[in-house]
Amino acid sequence: MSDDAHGSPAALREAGTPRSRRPLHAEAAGWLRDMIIEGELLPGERIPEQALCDRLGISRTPLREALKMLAAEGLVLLQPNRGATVANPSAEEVDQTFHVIGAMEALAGELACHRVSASDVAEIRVLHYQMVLHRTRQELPEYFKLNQQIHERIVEASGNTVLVETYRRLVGRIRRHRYIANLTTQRWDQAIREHEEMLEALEARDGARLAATLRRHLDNKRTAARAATTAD
Amino acid sequence: MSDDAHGSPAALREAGTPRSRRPLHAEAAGWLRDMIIEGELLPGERIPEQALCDRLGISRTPLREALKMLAAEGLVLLQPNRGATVANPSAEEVDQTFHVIGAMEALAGELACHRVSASDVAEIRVLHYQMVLHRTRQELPEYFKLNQQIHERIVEASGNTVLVETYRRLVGRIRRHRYIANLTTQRWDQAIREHEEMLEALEARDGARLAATLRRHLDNKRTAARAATTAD
DNA sequence: AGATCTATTTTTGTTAACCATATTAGTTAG
DNA sequence: CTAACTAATATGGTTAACAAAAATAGATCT
Repeated sequence: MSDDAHGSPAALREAGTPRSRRPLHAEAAGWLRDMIIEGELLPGERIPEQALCDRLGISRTPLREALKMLAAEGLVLLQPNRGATVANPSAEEVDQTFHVIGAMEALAGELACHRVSASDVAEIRVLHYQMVLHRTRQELPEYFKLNQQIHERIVEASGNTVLVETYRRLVGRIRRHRYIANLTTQRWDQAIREHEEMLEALEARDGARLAATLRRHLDNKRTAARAATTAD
Repeated sequence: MSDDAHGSPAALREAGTPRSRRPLHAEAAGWLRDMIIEGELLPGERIPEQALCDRLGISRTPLREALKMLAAEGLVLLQPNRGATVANPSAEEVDQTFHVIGAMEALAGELACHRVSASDVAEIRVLHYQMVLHRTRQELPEYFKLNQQIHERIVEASGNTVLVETYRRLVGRIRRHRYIANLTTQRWDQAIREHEEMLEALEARDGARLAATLRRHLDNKRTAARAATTAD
């Protein structure tokens, strides 16, 4: 997710393009992932094969392979003889996902404290300051992006690739819900405070404290997300 | 994994079979999963498409779709233009997987203590006694199966389906390594003691203790697995 | 009108044939 | 023996076709 060499964004594909060395199904999976995350395909929406094939300029085979991959990732729901729909997790499922993510970030925090370099910490600190700046300017999208990056950096700092992979998979499923979790001002400020505590713990290499803080942070985020969604 | 309506086991597929209502690619994925777990396909081994198609009696399309799913699950490695191979995780990766599984079982333990019923606990206790029996009889395969079931039951008792799903995915990747983790007598006895402590904590509904015990248990299993594999 | 049954159309699941390209094996030349 | 070249093979991808299931529209009945 860090290197966004996403290739041609669907519509821009031309005939003469020297088909990239990456297989089409992988590329298609990437396009679909983006379309789902960007909200171009909404949760619960049906994904008609032929229409998507025309749109992406590919045939059914690689598209169906891509759908199978996304289904295994949990981003797409595949029902026999009824095609694919964008996954639409219930409030309960979102809640459960937050719990698991919390446990994974906690583990990541502990591991990170053992092996994170000073420069890594410094970089995360910079991201934090940028994030705070966007908060004072009330720039939610930019804030959200940096928020996400900070969490991802910490998980990456764990040095556990399996953890990183599993984390990304789950985060991708509830991106939308994480976004709307910080909509109220109180929650927003609280999130900032929690992030500051996370940074402190990381700089002190206090694994236990960082893990506890992350867990609490995620728990609050979960509650906020639940409140925001059930309120609608 | 609990309901094993696996259908026809590969070789037994006949022409006149009234094709099951489940799509072929799902079925094929199940067959391949079994073949990998049972050791019929060994780690690192290549998976030639055509040969497998003949063997399973299906065409390339559904098989390739199945391979994409297994790749997304991490059981199969897909290299562009070089086909599929059974995933062959490095010692490092196995280690990392154990860590993540440990964190997930710990979370499961905490959640389970809040909501597990007396009858669930009783059932797990029964499994435990059966397992001990197999240990005294030195029946490793049966012991292993029950061991696994106990862990899975605890995770299921968490009531968190996302956790269960993620757990199963990861466990599937290192089944083999978990098996060889209890090969020495000392480790075997230690594992039994740890299981007894787990049961005690669960019966007392002591979430923190159960989580800690599970984490320690998994950590020991990880170390044992590492020792067993590097010794070869 | 509203509900039910039926026929038509659409979509999905699957097979088969085909081609381009990348990989692997085999062979020959140096 | 190694290196370069060639042949055989396997993969990635497209298209056509078809059965079966589902969605839709249409007709019928109450």
